[in-house]
Amino acid sequence: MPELPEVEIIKLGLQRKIVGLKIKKIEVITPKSFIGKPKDIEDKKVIKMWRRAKILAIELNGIAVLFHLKMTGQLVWVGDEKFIGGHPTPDMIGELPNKSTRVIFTFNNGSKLYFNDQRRFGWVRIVNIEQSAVNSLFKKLGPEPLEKDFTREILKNKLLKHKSQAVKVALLDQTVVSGLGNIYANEACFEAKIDPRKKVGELSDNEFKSLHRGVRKALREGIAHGGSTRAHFVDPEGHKGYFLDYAKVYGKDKYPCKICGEIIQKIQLKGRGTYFCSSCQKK
DNA sequence: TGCCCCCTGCAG
DNA sequence: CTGCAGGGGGCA
Repeated sequence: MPELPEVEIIKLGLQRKIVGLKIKKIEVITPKSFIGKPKDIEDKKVIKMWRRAKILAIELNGIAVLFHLKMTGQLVWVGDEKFIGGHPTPDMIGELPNKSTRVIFTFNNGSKLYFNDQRRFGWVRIVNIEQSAVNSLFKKLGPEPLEKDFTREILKNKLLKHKSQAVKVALLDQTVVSGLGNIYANEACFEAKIDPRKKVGELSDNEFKSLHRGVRKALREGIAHGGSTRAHFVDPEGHKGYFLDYAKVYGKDKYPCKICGEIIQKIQLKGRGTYFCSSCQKK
């Protein structure tokens, strides 16, 4: 579920809470969700947190705990206050652990971090920083869209390897750009005023340019709004993320376009819900 | 490059 | 009951 902006928000919130703490205990409730040896991170201090694409890392001394939340992953930290980040489900604000709880970390100050994942697509993985484990996980990923090295040219070149694909489908390919998911791919196409079905090979230079701008705008707005959710995305101070209230097309089918009033359409592209304004977005 | 699959739960 | 859900790996 979480895409780049949500993972970024989780990182920013969680790091204020756990950097400097020591991991005292790891309880693996669902073995399938945990790759590596829990013992390898016991008694280690959290040095920093970082994010690459949709993967979140808690870095310890020479070793890191990586998280991929996939569709329904959540991270809930309970300490002097409660931090909830990830997929909104009704039980996420209830008692913990719950039936979606897969892994529990306990820190030296008694606070706990719960990795919950209803559908069990997500994972927690221990990797040695120095080793190729990290590289092999990351080497296929495309550029970080909010970094300086993500240029128009890079995006264009990467996209052009998928000429026959619909733009929106190509944007979801993590080797093209990393971190975009279904919400922001839809929003990016809207920002760029390009029909999501348009084939990459038919894009003009101007359209590549506006797509580049659109991708970054959609992601930045997502972060600015504290991530997206339908229900309870909560930052460390307990504020909700309201991005979907601001989303211009995602989940807005049957509603009027905020720009022109045309009814937003929903179709399927490669099996994923695809939303667009047939008036604002050009074929 | 496209399809199926991994899972669970909710809305229609 | 069927279809759908913010992801992506493995397979032909």
